[in-house]
Amino acid sequence: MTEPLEQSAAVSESAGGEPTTGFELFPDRSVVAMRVDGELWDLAREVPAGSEPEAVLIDSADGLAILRHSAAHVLAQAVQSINPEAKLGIGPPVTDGFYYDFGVAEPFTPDDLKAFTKEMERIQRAGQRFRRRVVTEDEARTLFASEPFKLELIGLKGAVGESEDGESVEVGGAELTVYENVDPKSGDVIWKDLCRGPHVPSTRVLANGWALTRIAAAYWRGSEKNPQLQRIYGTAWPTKDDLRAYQERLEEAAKRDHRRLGAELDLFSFPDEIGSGLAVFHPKGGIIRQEMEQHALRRHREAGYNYVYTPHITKADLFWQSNHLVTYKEGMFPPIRMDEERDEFGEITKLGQDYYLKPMNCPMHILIYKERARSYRELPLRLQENGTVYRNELSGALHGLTRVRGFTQDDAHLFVTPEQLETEVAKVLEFVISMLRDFGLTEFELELSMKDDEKGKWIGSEEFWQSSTDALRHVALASGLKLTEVAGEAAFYGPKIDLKTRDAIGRVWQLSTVQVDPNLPERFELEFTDSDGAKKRPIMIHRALFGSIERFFAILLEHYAGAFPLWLSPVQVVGIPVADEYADYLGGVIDRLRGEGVRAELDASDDRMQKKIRTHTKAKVPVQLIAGEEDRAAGAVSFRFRDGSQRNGVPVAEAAALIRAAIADRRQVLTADDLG
RNA sequence: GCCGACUUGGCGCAAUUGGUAGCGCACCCGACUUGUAAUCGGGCGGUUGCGGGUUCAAGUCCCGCAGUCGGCUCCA
Repeated sequence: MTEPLEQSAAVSESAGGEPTTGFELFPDRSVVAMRVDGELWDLAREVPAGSEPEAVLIDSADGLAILRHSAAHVLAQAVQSINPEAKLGIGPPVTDGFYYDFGVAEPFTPDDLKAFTKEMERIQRAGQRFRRRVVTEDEARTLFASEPFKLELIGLKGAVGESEDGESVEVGGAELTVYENVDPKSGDVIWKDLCRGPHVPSTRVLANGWALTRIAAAYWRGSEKNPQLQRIYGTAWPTKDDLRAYQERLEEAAKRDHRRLGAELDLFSFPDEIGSGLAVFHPKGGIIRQEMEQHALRRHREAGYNYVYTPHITKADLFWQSNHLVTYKEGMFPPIRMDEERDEFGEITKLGQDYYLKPMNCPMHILIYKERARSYRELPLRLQENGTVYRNELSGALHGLTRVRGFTQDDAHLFVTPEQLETEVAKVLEFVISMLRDFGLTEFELELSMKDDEKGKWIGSEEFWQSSTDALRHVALASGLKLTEVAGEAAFYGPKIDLKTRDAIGRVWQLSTVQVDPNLPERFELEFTDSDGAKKRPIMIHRALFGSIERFFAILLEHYAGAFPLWLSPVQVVGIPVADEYADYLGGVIDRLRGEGVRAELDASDDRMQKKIRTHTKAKVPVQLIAGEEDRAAGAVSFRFRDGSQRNGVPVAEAAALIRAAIADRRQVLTADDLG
């Protein structure tokens, strides 16, 4: 993509001049719209005297959105031309593409998709113009009399103002507008849609840079109480080459999908016999996970955290007291009834006791705090646990290791005085980032989730929200990271900061969360004795760095595409003798490395050297040590790295030192130069 | 949970309009082994996710269930 050109044009105020359109101002074909006084306009519109329109290029963010939204219109026209009964939902642009929702009696099939594609190609070739028309609400109701969803949107306009992203595309503007697709030869209106616009000048601008990608169902206006519509997703780009590049990116991403790598590298699986969303880690995955956990544990200890252990199940009482059985019941597994007794007729003779699998660790940590009286001298008290929790996620929501039913939070609960809140949050944030850097992540951004004005959704005093939100914002700003503030996304009891990271191929993942909570201390009546002897209530900070260890494992796996840094690699070094005769010599080197704590193995199988190299390269082993006559004679070994590069004839002692250093430095080793 | 698609030996895939399952890798056995991504030969392995049904005949068609995948909703 090219840098957007700084194109703008001042419209002269010379009296008597012809009205000027965007087409005249911006004859360049790569301009798809213009920005007039901050608003996006169609090029066909007449520019008022005195304004200074700017060009919107097709490969700018706005330009792409316009292109994609226009593609959505072409899709909708194609669908209705083939199936006139299809009712129009909404059709906004999304990341990399667009979708359009339709109300239809029968779900779409892959064959339908092919037919729609052909029809879209025909519409594209026809070079239809998009024509904007301002209408009154009554006119709109008449025009879309047979489109129930559009009528609903017309009714919504003004009633609630700008709401959900998708809907604003239809009726978000100041006035109601309709876009008509006009045949360039006859001038006939072929199709129309309620739409804020703007659009590309002609369907020909689509230039074959699009493709329909999948069919899905989606609830109307995003609520599961509403009927489901059929959604068709597509992708659209300025050129066919851009489209192809995008498709290649998808293939790259698919190759590093953690579910695929997990099976290929023998790291973990989800046996059907155990149940959906419940993972088992295999030996190699176990090593990676253990290294991750051990490193994190060490760092937590250094940072003043106290490790605790708590059970996986508890009597219902605990979650009644925490209120989770009210606020989080649907996320919990059903109870296990204990000690109930019945007579021969099935009548209960002794009441039982319900136990629940824990979906959260906090109440248990709170009980540890509560076990005895606490002094201000103990605060901040940091209780940490890799606590395994169980949540009854909807079956359709499960996804590899990133969305499971049993997972382990690297959880901690920090009990602080109100005065300590800000400093402690600052410490947490610094700690998180430093730790994530240890794992090779480098790009971070923050999101501050705050309350909004919705009534009844939030608890706690206005002062608390004000001061704690300010504290979080202050810390976030001081970090220097990019900060996004989102109103309405806070937990019901307090604000939070979430940390997001960008992986090797640019995808953004939410990892850490830091939440301020005065609610649970209140519910559990937590106290500490302050220096003046008064009993006071601590504030609790919930925080998880990885979020979920399983999920973080998946993120790292995809980030590294399976090629972990040396310290995390299940097998760090594999010895490959050039021929059988050198197996003993190389075995000695491998034994030495093992003695020094390196995960090293000798491949003494009957395979030939070349085959072994292939096998271990595919297994993404970072260091292959090869030895034949030359190496043995010199008391040396030869290195082969993941990218095929070599370093030959390195004396054994030096080789061992290099390997140990790379492990200690947590270095990524892909090529010879990485070894130092 | 909802909508749709998919489900063939450990993995990746084949099986013309329904005519009673093949290949590669992996695995096992034997031989081979001299410098950086596949040595050769032989062998084991599937009542085609599970349960019904239609048919002379079902991996292929129909129904139910489970699981997986793509979305929606939700979310660490």
